[in-house]
Amino acid sequence: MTIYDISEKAGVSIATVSRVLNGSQNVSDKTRKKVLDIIDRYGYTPNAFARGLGLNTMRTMGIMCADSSDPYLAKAVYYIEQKLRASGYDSLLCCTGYAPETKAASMNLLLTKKVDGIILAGSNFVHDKESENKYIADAAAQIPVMLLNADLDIPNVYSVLSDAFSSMYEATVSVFQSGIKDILYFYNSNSYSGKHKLAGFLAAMKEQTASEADAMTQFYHGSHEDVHAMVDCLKNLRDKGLVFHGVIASDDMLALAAVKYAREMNYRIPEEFSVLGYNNSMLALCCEPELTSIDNKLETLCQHLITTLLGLLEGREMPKKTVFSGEIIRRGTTR
Amino acid sequence: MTIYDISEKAGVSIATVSRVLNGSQNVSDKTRKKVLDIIDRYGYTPNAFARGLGLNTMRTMGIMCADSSDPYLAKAVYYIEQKLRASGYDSLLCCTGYAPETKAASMNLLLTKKVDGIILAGSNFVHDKESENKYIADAAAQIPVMLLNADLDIPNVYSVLSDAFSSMYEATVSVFQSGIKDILYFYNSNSYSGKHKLAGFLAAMKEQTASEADAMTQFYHGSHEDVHAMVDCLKNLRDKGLVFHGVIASDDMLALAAVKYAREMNYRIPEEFSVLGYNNSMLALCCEPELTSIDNKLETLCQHLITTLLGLLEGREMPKKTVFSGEIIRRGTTR
DNA sequence: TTGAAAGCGCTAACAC
DNA sequence: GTGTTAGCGCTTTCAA
Repeated sequence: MTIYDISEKAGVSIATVSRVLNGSQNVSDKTRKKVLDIIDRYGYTPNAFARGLGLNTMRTMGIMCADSSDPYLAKAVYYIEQKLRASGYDSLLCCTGYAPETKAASMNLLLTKKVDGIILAGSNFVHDKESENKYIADAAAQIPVMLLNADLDIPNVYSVLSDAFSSMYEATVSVFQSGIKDILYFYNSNSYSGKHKLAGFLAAMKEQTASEADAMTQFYHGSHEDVHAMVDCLKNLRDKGLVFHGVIASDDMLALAAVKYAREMNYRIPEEFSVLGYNNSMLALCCEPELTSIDNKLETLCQHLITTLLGLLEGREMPKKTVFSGEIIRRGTTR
Repeated sequence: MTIYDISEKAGVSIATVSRVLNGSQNVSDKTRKKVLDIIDRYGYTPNAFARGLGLNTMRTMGIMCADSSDPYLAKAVYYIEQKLRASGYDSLLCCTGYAPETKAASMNLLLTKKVDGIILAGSNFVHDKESENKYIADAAAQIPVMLLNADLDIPNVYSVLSDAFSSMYEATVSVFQSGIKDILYFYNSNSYSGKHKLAGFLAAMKEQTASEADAMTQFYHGSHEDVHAMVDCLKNLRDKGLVFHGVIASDDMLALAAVKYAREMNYRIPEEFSVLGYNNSMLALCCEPELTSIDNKLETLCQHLITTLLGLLEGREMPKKTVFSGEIIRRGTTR
């Protein structure tokens, strides 16, 4: 069933059918009704490929993320997909993994499919060296690129993010002033937002301790799903003689591991040992006691990201960078 | 830049360029090299829409799931996307929510986009009434439909699932024989696999107690993310006088809530109170103590699902239904 | 308000 | 081994 079949059965030209299909005003009510009846009767659906060829779009957006099974990214993908669909766009999902090499290839794949825009969910897509971000610039030369939780000064690249530095700064001050001074920063990512979180922690510690001595930090190299390995990582530190009674983590999973560690060490939480996580994910409530965590307003971020992207496609002027504040959600692991 | 531009610059016809593009053998090495050089030099990429129009495929698969932020479904989507991409297919993601009305509409959207196949991830897409499954039959009339963790006897619909009945049966027997006899079955879904799990539990209880009396079951109506509400649900039962020292849950999150409940009631786990979950998700390790849970071999299921789907598209005969056994992963919440 | 016809960029059958 | 050409099914001028 093609537009020709419909035009024939309705006794009009294909141009008229096309007009009806696209809601043009230049069709008499009578003709429109006649055509719609036929379309309905035969259950005709326009061929999306042909339409794409003519319009040069299939109303599809590309979503890239390292790993859509990571709870945080999964939520992001979910929100983004929902909001895109509500605006009549489909989502082409592309999980790239964390290896840098595959990113450019994945991006090219999306470009090949002629998506209308690309959303990079998660800050792991932005690197330090400008050369490593070239793949983003190349894509942005063709279509708008949106960054969630990252920031990059390249034409046609737009950012929506939460202020990780300030959130971490405030959280650190809060824990410190609650009386826990030997705080370990436990993290597993050097991504854009990862760096900002760390910087927020360090700035706060420097100020609070009024010392130039380095604050305690520990990078975790293992899998982001392996709680045991995270706990072991902390135990290792302890075995090496490092004493800490507070952990601020870049991620709820790491924070949960810290709670497990504290339990194994027989610290009372939060009196003797405090833990603070990031993302305010489902894990925060699953933890025992429940995790104090920084909420970075993911849904709001996603909403603005989509609004910006759609505005861009309509040719409107849109903010190059949108920043929201995070919020500390206080629960049982801090005083 | 189109195929015409390339053909002109290379001094050959568009047919030859097309042959080179599609790896045809009927091109001399010399010509091939010449064309490839030009393509490379100008960075030409074929227009996917035009190609789709000609080939009637854009090598895209539709993935439907209720909620891609649910940990289990998120994993499923991740595996499926990875395996599809490895075979050169892209994934159009469509989160439908749990409301039945939207499913048919979402499916039509995917059909409209002319995907090559549709994957229904999660058993919530299959209903009891045949009429409610009509949307699946309609889709299957056009393209193959794959069911993950569900089963439906409709032409061109293929199922890959784990044997939830047997897994639950064995798990229940195991808990019962460990000495915990007053077991509550705690669940939140009446989907295809939900029913089978429940049936497995009931069958085992009937056999073990050698009684016709109904075993204890409780359906949870709230959000699948709200641990508090789940705990409250259990407390309510307790307040009504229902005593249970074991919980078998249809889902790790519900199981985790049961652990929280037991802790609040000051039961020692697993000596006085046992809990068993389902899915062996990340939550199982996050729990304290770690959750005994049924692993339903999700990655294997997804692998076979994709293999079957791709085989189907190649016109090969493929198994209508593929069933795998689950496995009980024993951890700290059972004896 | 409607229709005829020229693309859109590719694939593939057919001819040489 | 290569070129010619007729589609694929739609959108969109341009005329009427």
